[in-house]
Amino acid sequence: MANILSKEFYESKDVVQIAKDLLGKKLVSHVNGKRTSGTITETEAYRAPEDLASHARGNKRTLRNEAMFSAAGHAYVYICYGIHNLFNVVTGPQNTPHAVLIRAIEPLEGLDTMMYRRKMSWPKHEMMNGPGKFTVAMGITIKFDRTLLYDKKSPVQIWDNEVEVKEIISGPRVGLSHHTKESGHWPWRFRIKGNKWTSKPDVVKYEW
DNA sequence: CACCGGATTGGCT
DNA sequence: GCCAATCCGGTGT
Repeated sequence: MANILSKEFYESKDVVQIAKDLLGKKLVSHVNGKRTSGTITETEAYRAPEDLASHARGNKRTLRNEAMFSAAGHAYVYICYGIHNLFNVVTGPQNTPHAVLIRAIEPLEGLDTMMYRRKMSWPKHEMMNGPGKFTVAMGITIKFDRTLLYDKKSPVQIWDNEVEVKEIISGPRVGLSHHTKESGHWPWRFRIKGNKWTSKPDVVKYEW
């Protein structure tokens, strides 16, 4: 019998460890009467204030990133490039802006709904392999910014999942090429080794 | 109030 | 590989 991840899951460890622990967990959404779910296959940790790649670098606090300063177990959803809704899990104590970006999932339930939302006729890799793609498939938008993830009444939840994660690959986070500072190269992107449902294939140069 | 730019994607060369 | 799409918060005048 699977359980919803508890408040303690999100607040009891460091964000980098939680980014690894989230691999293999089940992300569930209930949107417009449709249930969809998938196994989390790829994450990235963002650890402000010292992490210059985070929106909350230097503890910069704005309307957009307010959720990151809220208590652990909330969602931080923001719009990237005006088009894409990117979904994060807030961790750490209140006012400590740590978050995990979910970058990809492997579909489990609601395949028809996810294919419809992604305008696809059959399930394929491209349906889910990116942070702005699986959010479309699961109906996750900025509307769900600041929602609680460990409440069974929430539209977005994360659950235990009978998936054994054997090996994790880490590497540099994606899309931070403009960051020349050290934090831009921290190996805080994590993937389930061998899983095809990730945003990029396993490439040697990404090995840490 | 104008301008800038991004934790991306998909279509076209 | 290149690059436009498309929005809105952040910043400075």
